[in-house]
Amino acid sequence: MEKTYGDYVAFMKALSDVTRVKIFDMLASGELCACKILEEFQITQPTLSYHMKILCGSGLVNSRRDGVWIRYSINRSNLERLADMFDSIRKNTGYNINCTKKN
Amino acid sequence: MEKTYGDYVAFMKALSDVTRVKIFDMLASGELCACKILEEFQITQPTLSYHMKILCGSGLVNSRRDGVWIRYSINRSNLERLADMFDSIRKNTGYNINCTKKN
DNA sequence: GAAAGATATTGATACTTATCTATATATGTG
DNA sequence: CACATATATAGATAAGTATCAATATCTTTC
Repeated sequence: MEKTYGDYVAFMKALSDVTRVKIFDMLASGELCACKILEEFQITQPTLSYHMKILCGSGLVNSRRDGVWIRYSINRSNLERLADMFDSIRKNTGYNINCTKKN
Repeated sequence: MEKTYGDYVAFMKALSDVTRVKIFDMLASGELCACKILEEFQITQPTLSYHMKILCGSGLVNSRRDGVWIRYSINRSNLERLADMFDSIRKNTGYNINCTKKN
């Protein structure tokens, strides 16, 4: 049975851009609306909208409409999955399968 | 003082590709030479070389020459940094700074 | 030092991404 | 319902990425 990496790649892709990592880090402090996030960057509103779509599409960020505003927050369960993945790699002892001269 | 996200973005970028995530996961089990890694993929040798360069360049993977072979392994300290970052976000309680009708 | 094997580099190319301007859609208020 | 504000979508574009074939470099062995 082949491992599935798709979700993790989506998580990483979502965070493989400075703007999006910063947004994710901002959301770590709690829910924020798009307008508040936009204030912190030198990008246009459509560009922010594009980034938020990628963050939400990855599953790492949630969004909900609240009147005129869209409020974004971190998706805790997917953050857990991602953090757990790194923790499990971190905990691996590591044995070696290397080439030998007989290869 | 502005936070620096550069390293984290490099880590994420390195892992934002299925091939590279798989390689990273393989390395979690221990050091491997390029030829062993190549066996697991349907890509050419130059393409693997390209991916290894990105993984090493990010700081997540180490390489050392051993005779004819290059042996790759996970850079534990940078993995720690990455894992710690997610753990600290995970541990954040999260308070909200949102738009109000007065905005 | 020539041959063989492992890995890296180069150059080309199709695909993807981040960004913008312009415009559309959605929501609340008078 | 018209207007103002918040967010999204469309279309264009410049820059970046993954891949390959061909070739170069490095290391060991004979």
